[in-house]
Amino acid sequence: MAKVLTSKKENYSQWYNDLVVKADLAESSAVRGCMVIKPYGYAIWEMMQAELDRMFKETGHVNAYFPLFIPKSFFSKEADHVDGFAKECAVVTHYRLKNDENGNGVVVDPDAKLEEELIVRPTSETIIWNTYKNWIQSYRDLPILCNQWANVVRWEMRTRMFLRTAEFLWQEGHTAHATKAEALEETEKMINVYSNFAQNFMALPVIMGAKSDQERFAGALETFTIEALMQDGKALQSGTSHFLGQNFAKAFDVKFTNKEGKDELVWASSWGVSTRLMGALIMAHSDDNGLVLPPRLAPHQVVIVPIYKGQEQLDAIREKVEIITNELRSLGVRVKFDDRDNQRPGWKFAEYELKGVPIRLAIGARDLENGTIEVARRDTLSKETKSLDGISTYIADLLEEIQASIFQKAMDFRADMTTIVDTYDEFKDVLKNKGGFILAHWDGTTETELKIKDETKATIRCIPFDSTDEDGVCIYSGKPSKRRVLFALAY
RNA sequence: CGGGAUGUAGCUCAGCCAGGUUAGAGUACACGUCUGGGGGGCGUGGGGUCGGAAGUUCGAAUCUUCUCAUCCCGACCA
Repeated sequence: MAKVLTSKKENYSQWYNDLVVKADLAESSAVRGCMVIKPYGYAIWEMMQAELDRMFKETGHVNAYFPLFIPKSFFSKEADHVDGFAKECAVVTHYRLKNDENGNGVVVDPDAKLEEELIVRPTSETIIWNTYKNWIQSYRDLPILCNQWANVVRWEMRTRMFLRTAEFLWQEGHTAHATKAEALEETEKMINVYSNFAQNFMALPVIMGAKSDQERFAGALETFTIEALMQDGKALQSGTSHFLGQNFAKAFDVKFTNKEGKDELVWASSWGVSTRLMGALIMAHSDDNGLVLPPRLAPHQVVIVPIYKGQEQLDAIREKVEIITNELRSLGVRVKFDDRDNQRPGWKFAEYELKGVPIRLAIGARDLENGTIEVARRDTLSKETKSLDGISTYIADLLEEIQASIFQKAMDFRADMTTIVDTYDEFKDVLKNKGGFILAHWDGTTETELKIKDETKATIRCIPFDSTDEDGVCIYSGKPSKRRVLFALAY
């Protein structure tokens, strides 16, 4: 087969870019740092959205929508928050264009300057908490459990499709609670929702944990994260859930009257995942032939390609295929019959491989005679000829098996690529020669963390929830440490 | 914001150094035909303000200057 992708081995990021374009997921646009998400890529995102939305609603959340623009003054109300985002904000300064007097097309009308500039939201905490102020008076108004599906803009210096674009799609949950315990519980609940989603639907193993002071969200008291490992040995932060304490309540003066009639500040959480998950999906599972999709997220789980000469054969095949597709659909399988006559079978095989369709069925005259069908798995690239008897349940079961197998493969890879080290030399050696996750002792100071980052570019991805207490010494400072933390080079 | 590079057909690029017929190739596209179990063969055809502006010259894709844009490496990236 002709190679259309740069191989992973040759150049990992070129492979990634090639794959995004050739699998028809997205393409770069005329706007700096912004991509066009193409129908196939968007269909996968919609699968993610649908499942996440279901999970959010199941845990008691509702959707709402807040403005794209945020008055500039809102940002200065929370000091850490503005520090975190100031350098990457797009700002609206005018509201009108006019024709240039010198005939140079359209120019900004200088008379149409806004009195207060508007920020294109990089995240919505400020506008939402300004709104919540009006929604909350009494403990009876709490909790508020809102989510919004939206686009946000962060003016990044360097962008990569899906992983870091200037504009991206995401959901952001913003909740308000009467007590600290409740807000913390919510923060934990949502990182668990993300973890379940990543592992069960994306077949993406993730490590849940807390961010260090250094890596925490701007304005949060605690940030929980799910960290995934990509095939090049780098970590990808795939979702975060923040405990915001009373910071935004203070900044926007959001108080409620408790049962005792006393005013209290409201407690908050916020949490989000973005189209970056598409990048995670691609980099976790795919190979040199293209995308590998876990069946639960595949827009088409099964594609059927007819192989025929002439209309008569196609009609005969179509008759048989109709029975199979009806059976599959009744089993809840998303199946596509590609009977286009303007592409040849070999072309279609390569195309669906690039697009990561989990199972391909090919049926031709030969099969009609023998009562068989060819079943090809995308994840293993294996092919077998099966009898048509009971084919539908076989396929439905196989989809489950593929889902599990993709996850297991990623788990095995992560296990191989997770190293426990006890010295700084070992740490540097693993970073340089192997990559992946590194579990090491750390003295808990930002100073040490920054020095390690400075010297090696590795960062603390998280302090894992499931790590057990263990006495040791910090690999850098030699000071005592109670537990290992997760280091890696990161996207 | 520093360092480097590149803008020629929808896409990937050659041609530029040493200026000179009608600016090429692959791929994609359209039509015809033989085909059809892994991106098919053959034939025909359409498609270009050579990023933009100014200059040098009898003559500029090619040389000069300016300008715009993009990419890569850094810095930056809760």
